[in-house]
Amino acid sequence: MWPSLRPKSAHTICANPLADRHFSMTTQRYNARESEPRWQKIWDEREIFATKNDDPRDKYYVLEMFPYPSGRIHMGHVRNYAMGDVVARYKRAKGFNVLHPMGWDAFGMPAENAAMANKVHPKAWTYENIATMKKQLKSMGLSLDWSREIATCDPSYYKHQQSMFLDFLKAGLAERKLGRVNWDPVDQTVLANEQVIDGRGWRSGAEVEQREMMQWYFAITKFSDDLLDQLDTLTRWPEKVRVMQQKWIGRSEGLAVRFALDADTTPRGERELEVFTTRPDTLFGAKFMALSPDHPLAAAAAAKNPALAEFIAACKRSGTAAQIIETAEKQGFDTGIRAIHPFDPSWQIPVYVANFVLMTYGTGAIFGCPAHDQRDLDFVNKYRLGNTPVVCPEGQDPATFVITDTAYDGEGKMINSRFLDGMTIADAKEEVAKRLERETVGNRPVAERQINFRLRDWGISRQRYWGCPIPVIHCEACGIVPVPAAELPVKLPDDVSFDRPGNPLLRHDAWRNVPCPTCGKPAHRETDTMDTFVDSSWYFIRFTDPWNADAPTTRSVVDRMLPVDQYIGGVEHAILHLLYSRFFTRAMKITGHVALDEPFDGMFTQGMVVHETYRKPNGEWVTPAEIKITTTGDKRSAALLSNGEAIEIGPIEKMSKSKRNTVDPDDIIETYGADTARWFMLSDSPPDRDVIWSEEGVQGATRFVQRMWRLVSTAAPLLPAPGTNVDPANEAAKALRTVAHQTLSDVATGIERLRFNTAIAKLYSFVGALADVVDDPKKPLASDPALAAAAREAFDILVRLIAPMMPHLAEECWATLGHQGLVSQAAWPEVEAALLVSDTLTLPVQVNGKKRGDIVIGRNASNQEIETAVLALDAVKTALNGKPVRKVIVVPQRIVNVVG
RNA sequence: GCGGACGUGGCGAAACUGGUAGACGCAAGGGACUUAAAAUCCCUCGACGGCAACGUUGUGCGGGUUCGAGUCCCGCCGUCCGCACCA
Repeated sequence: MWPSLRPKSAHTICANPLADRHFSMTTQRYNARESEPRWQKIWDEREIFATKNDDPRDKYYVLEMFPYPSGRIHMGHVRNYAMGDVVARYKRAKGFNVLHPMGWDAFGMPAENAAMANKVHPKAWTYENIATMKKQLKSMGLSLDWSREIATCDPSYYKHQQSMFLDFLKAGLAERKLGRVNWDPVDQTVLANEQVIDGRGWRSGAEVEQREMMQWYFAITKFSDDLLDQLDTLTRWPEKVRVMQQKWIGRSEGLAVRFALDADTTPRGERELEVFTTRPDTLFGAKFMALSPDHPLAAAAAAKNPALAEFIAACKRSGTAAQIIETAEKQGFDTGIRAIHPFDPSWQIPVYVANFVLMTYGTGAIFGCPAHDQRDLDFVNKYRLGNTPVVCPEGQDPATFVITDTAYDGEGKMINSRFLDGMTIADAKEEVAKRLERETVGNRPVAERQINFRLRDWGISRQRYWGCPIPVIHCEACGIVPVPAAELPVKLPDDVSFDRPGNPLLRHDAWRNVPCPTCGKPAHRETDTMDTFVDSSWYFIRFTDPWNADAPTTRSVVDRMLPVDQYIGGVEHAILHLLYSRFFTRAMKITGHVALDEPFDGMFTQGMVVHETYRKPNGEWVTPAEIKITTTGDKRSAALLSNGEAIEIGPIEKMSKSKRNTVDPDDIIETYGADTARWFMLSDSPPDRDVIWSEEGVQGATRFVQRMWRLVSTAAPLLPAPGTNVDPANEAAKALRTVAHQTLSDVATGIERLRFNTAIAKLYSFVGALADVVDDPKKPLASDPALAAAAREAFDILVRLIAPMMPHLAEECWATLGHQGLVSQAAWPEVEAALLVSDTLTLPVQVNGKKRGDIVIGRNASNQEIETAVLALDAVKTALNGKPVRKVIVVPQRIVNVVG
């Protein structure tokens, strides 16, 4: 596929020595396929990436999201892990005790799906995939501490997860309760709200049904406030992720108000209806009340009203299915029930059932003030209930202010609201709250200030086999009994079958039937397993001491190694995984396993890898490997390799199996080497944006690999020993040193800020500059010892700068340059700051904001000197065209602007 | 609908807290070398004008602030992402 990878014959190389000034008899093309495994073996044998927990140096914990062992790694992994590895290698060179572990998010449904489809056991399937993917990851040359490898499906891992579940249970952080759950009829399991997307299961895509079931929950809502408040402290997280979490938690302050009901109108003599509102100030604008179709009062009313029952049934039908309907029309049904205004016993308000009121939020009932809420306005306009504005914006005449189609939700003064008139919204809210709090009905105040959250408790029950068993036993006499600590882990039985849908654990009597640990009577195990998000909520904590067989953590270690200093992963986990991990860390703190609340100090979400799509005229997708691209002028066309059939080049999209626009990391590493793949993934696009994988781009990267190798192997014999002093009087040498140290400074900044693309740009320039020095026929290196010494320093810097990105090539170069140790263990070079400030500056000169020339002037020149020099420029005189100079602005070290 | 991010050459993109717009890479064009190709090296490459040094113009559109705006402010247009009746 890429024949030039083969080393060229000496004959070819020597045929034209002038054409390639870098080549010599001994210089061959860099052979990644030979070199990379060789260095990997050396790193492995010397265990240089194993992290010692008792290392006294400052720690740095860099982590990429661990993969699901789906079978093979993909380019997204390559990008993710390449980024993390740059940080790990860089921090290691900077002298930190770097923790950079890897593991497997190994439980989950694909393993069971494979079991059903291919009659292979989930365990066997999973471990085979792990073996394959581990080999692939190793071929990338990542500086991982494999001795800490974790698979979440391993009993040595989930044992501790089970013990923590019991800790949580004791601490009231885990509980079993009846819940309305999302039931996935295809996967036959319960899904968390977060796993339901547009009314469909996130994996199966099946339409989700609502069911009432006993479920295990983690009490994440106990931390709602804290999870929200602490977001502000996460300054090294993307703003976007923090906003998403904030929205997800969804805190809102308001008032719970009990409306009296006219008992003559209620189905069973009900006397009140409680609603939650954030706008108690608009109480005098109320036109209707509305109940969720799931509200008990609605059900009661429907029992006596078939038309209402039919309406409610219709709402429920469309409820799940029709979230697709964009702006589902507001619909309501008058129950005939009448509520009484809390401030006016004679004021009756109709109570509707409305399709847009959610049972899961607040009390499942609202009062509607149409003038100041768009949803309510849409509703009354449909049912002709009218509206009364009660907030008048500044500058509007209250007498003529009317609302028609657009609700007003801005600031203003209260109107039409009796004792509230003239108040601000905030004052009116306060006044209403005060008055209603004082009033009591049946020993309870009519209203209470309340804070509501959108966040729900985390339902973790899954009716699946391939997950962490929930370690409790159900006993008819004793109820729910925790499995005794000494009996953990509750291991999954191996002898299960997948020939029927549903949970194999449920029908595995030998496993399921056990005596009660308390009373000894026949009892049975819990057959639900945990959501796999539980597994991934603490793996990064376990990495700190995965060898501890007795406890989830070792406090002396975990307290020192956490938090994760830099976490890197896809934005698709911005809410679920990160929020659950934040919860889990808090729960582990309460149960004594860690000391901190926030597990991830720095978070970075990397972009996707995207690729062109190709398809045949009949619409069939074709993989990049099956086609050939030809370029004529700036027109590109594609044809099938096998028979030359024309192929349409489609839009660039996320790599996916369905569109077949994937490239296989194995193929890329086999053809170009891991360094080329890593380099390309890091160059071009900023890491948080999508990167386009293209054949041309990879070839650009591989060209650089060869260029770098050629340059180093040509120069190496010409360089003095490392550490040779440079004659400070030699200008050319000094110029080269300046470039080297400037690059050093820039690359470090780029890596620290995770701006790998800019770091790489500087490295391209640096190599260009070095090549100019090495190649300059007018000034051979051999004739200038000072320059040769500067070049030696520059090369030693260069190789250490590329080492985090292209570690194998760097090792090869490092050895070629005569160093004994490994560059992977070499210290990061020190910047010589004095080189970065020059004696003279080139200042651009503007006239009226337009650039007209430059002056070169001493760095400490006074403004007066600069002004004189600037005004003497011909270009300035011409541009001024005889006009007098009004002002000269000198921005120190930057620019000069003459105002004419 | 709400919230957020973004909009710079043919393309991916640089540009520190307002200070030389387009670094670096890709693609393209021209040249050197070669029997030829590959590889490599050199040159050109925002637009318009000019043989040329150079000039004019140019960071989605329209205004504004400033000696100076890709960057700040106001108003539009467009793209992408997230949330979608949360009372």
